[in-house]
Amino acid sequence: MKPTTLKEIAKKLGLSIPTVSKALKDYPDVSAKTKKLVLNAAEELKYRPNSFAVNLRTKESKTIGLIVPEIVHYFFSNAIKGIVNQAEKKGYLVIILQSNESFELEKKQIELLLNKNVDGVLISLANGTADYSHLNKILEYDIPLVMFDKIAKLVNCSKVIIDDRKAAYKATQHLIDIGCKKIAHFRGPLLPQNSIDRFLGYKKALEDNNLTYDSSLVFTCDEMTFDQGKKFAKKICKEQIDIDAIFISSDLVAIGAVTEFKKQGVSIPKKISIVGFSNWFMSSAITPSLSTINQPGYEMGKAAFKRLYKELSLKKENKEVTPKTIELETELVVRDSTK
Amino acid sequence: MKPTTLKEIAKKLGLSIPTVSKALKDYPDVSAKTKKLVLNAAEELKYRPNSFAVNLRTKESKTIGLIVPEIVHYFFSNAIKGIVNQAEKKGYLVIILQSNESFELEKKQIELLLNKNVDGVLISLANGTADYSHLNKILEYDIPLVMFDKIAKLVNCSKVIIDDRKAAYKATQHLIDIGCKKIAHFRGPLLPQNSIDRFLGYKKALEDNNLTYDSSLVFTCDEMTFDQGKKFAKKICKEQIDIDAIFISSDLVAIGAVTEFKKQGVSIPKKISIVGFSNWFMSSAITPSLSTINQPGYEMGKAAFKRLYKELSLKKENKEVTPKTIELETELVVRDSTK
DNA sequence: GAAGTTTACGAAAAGCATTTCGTTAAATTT
DNA sequence: AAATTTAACGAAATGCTTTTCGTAAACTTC
Repeated sequence: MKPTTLKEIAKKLGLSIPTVSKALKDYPDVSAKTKKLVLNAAEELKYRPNSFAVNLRTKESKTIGLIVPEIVHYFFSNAIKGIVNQAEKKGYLVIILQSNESFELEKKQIELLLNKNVDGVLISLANGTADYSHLNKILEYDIPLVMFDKIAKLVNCSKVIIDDRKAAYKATQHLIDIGCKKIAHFRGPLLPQNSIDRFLGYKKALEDNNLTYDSSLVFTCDEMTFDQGKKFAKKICKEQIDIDAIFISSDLVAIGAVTEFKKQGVSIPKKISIVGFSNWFMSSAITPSLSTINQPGYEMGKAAFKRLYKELSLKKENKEVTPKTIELETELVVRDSTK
Repeated sequence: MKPTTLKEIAKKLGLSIPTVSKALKDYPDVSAKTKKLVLNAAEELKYRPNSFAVNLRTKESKTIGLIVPEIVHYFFSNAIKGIVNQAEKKGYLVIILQSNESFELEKKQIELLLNKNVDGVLISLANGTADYSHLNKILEYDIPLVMFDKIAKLVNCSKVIIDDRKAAYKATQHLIDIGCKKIAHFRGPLLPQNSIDRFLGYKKALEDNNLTYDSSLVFTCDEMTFDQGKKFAKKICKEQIDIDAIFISSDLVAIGAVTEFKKQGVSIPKKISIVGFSNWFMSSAITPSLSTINQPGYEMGKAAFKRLYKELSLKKENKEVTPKTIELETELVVRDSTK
């Protein structure tokens, strides 16, 4: 069962290889009669162009690389889905890699993708990534690069983001609007820009509403897990920390907190109102359902690929590419945890 | 910034292309002196072998295709992670595609992968897949194929599975062991073998324990969602269906049911004991925590790739490949929903 | 010093599709 | 009927690496 080549079709029909090739690609300088013959023979012999040879000639693989920090994650798996679906529509395949939040692995994987000659790269950075030379390397090779969600502002490429600061501000403002005065914050790790921005949005909202910012009400999760939410909720109960609301940077952490508060008999939202972040599908399922910020993972993936595709197209036409930052809207989803 | 080729290194050093190639690959018939020269020049010019040319020569792309019904899914994203991690260790990259539970899409995507000349294929079937000619086509092209979790017994390829029947039997037996007599079952859709097997395991356990099987206690979810769990739980409450336990084919559905029962004031496990399936991370988080069957997604992905790798290696050595079915163990995880 | 061996390199083919350009035969024009 | 155009095809080069095989020079051996 060896794959058929142009050579074999040519031999069978007594034609030359170029003629067969041109017939299959509907070139005008092949007669209708010959085209029909070739098409039939190709069908019969189950001809399939050898993609390696095509890649070599055309210098493109119709394949892009995708690096995410973690595959098993609601936001990222949605983003992956958006990317894969959109790519398929445009005739591109997606090679997926996971950096596992490790800078070293991220570097290595970019190396793998460069070696593979992917046409473009999509990446959401690992938390630990502070040096950007591996990213600039991609650009030096003139390979289109689009970063999404977890980006590096200093890298001169297109980006797809949400305004984390604005979203966090919105969430906090909502808590203030419903009458909360002592608002705590469960933030993410110190490094990634997202956690920083969400924290800053929270702080700004307090200040704009003349509420004093109290750093002792900011709890830093080193991981965004259910247990971290429980942990800090327990701490709040135990130490009887006086608050009436929390803005939590992740739905999963928020649901952990809600679970613990319920266990401790702290009524939500009566005693404490909570807003999460990301609109994980479970946030509408739990009781009380969780108010949150909708972070459109699927749409971000889709937009990231679309932008990459645009840049791939521009490159093919030898046109200049100007990096563009695309900001997707987030919205506040009000549910029972803030009513 | 055009990529360096062997030709350029050869020209720079006044050597021939083959010598440069052999020097880089540490062939014995190149002098140590020349090797050093070549290595330095390659470093300096940032030489990177053109993978398209390498693929063409070696007839392999070091890339495999992966098709899953749905990316945004706890079990599958874990399987994907296992596959991607393991593949990376062995120098393979993974192209991911999603069939979206559609037979037509699955067919099309296999076509895409064949056109891409992937070295091997991993697949978990869509629910609707009943015709297997597209899968046999892969085998006809002599491309190693490994199916995992949602498999077709009739296709003559290696498989990585769990014993759904046995696992379901175990879950049901556990309910019987703790004294339940009237055990309902929330099953998955009618088609995929998994739901059938889980149902059969449930039924067999009842029969082996002299409990009468009552088809009116079997509820068929057309989708495995949180809301389906709520729906049937509500139905049970409303119609006051007399049961003391449920074996539910999915943790997500089970958690939906638990949520609804709690809302309706049905005490779990006092009034109704529940066992789920898959050991989704949320099943240990909710209250009461959910007893379940651990379905090792990551390990299944890992095993599936390992088997594929084995077959790829055998093929390279022109050795015969005998399809093998690998069965991974599941275990019952007892938590508060059955105490 | 002649015969045989080792060392170190290069020519050329192979892998397959694509594209440019040239050529021949047929068709059209004047 | 001669000149020009059009139609239909093929030769050859291109893309880059890998591998086989051949060859020249240097070296060893008796």
